[in-house]
Amino acid sequence: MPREIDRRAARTRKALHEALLALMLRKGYEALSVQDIIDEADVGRSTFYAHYTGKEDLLRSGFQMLREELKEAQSVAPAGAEASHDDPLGFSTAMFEHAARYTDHYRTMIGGRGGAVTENEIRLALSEMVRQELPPTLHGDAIPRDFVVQFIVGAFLTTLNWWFERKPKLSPSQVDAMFRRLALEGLSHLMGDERRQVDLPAASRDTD
Amino acid sequence: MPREIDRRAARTRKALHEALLALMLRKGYEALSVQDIIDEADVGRSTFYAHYTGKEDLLRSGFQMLREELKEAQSVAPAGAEASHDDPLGFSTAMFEHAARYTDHYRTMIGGRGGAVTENEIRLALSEMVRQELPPTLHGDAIPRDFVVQFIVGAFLTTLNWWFERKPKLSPSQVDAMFRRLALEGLSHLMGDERRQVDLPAASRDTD
DNA sequence: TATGATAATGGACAGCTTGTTCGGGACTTT
DNA sequence: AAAGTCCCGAACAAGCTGTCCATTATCATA
Repeated sequence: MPREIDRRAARTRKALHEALLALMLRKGYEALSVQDIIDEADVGRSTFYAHYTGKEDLLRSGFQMLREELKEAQSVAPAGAEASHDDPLGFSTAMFEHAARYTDHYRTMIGGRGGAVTENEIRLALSEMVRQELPPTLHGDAIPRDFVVQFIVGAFLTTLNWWFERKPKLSPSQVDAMFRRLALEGLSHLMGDERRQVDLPAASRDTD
Repeated sequence: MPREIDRRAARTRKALHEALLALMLRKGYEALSVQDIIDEADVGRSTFYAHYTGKEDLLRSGFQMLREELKEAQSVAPAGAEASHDDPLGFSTAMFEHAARYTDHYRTMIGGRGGAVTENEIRLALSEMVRQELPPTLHGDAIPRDFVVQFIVGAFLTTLNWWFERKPKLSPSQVDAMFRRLALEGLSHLMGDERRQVDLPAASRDTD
């Protein structure tokens, strides 16, 4: 009886995952057929179904792997003062860095390319993380905790997408700083109650 | 030559749109086949393709109609102090009210049910609205305007989804207030620098 | 290295969806 | 009532899906 996983099976699975990743970057998840995937992976039709029940199964499997990778990265590198309840956005730094390391994977998940499945899955995972870091007592009861969680998750995912699509050159910590600033302090802190700079020269130093 | 649109054609189109709406609420856009739609609408196969090139075309057409409806509602009801540059979230109130009036339509678009097409479309439309209302000069140049826009759009869409899925009983103005509070003032305003309420009784008045 | 166990392959299968093409029939406009 | 539109039903090739099978290639281990 086999005590180790057969190398053939491992190779096949890896090929399928890589094919899925490549194709999702190119065409997006929903547009893919199983046919496309096995062609790209150069794997027989029946072989595919021997390992996964369909393309969604393959997708979930990949997501799962990435998720465990993240969990590991989080537990290994608390990076200074970990956990704690006084940083309601504790997850963000680690996440941005993880996203930077696995850009391709994250690109496939964010911004519509990943389909509804991934979208739900990632929202769920993120919500869980945020919920744990958010202090149990909010100021007054005017705003439900759950709403705050969803708000943050939505803003975060959008930020991730903006990063990838518009300013991929920025470092994780730069994006992290912007996100935290906006999420913590809010919009009003960016607006001039000070109108002094009205007629400053049009020297926008940003290329975009 | 016909100067008015044939009533039959109008009926067909309406039937198709209603069928699409109903099916999207039930199964989500991506899971639908043209077959499902024409069955639900009780319309011949060839008839469908006489009007639309495919299900995406039908979808876009519906989105377009709703969009025009919104534009009209906005121009008709400025509701107090309209336009202006000192309210960076001017769109939100009108949008929440529009969403309340067309709940079913919005439900199909938000939260994955609408597929990638709708998601992109609605993000684009919203981005445009936000961009116009955001003052051209932000405090310093540390945070790109474009990022702020995306941040708001993402947070807004998430808010919409949360409203529908979790607290559909709330009035538009209530949700609007929460959204504005969080977007404008940020998270930190919700956190206790005041720890006085630590041991308050566990009488959570909210059912959720 | 021999051998039994396991995985991969190619092919074939019915069932479904897609987009297109007809002619006959039903409805609307004028 | 006549002419102009629209709808229907049926049929079509093409593609994808999941599932079988017998055959061949690869593996783990004694």
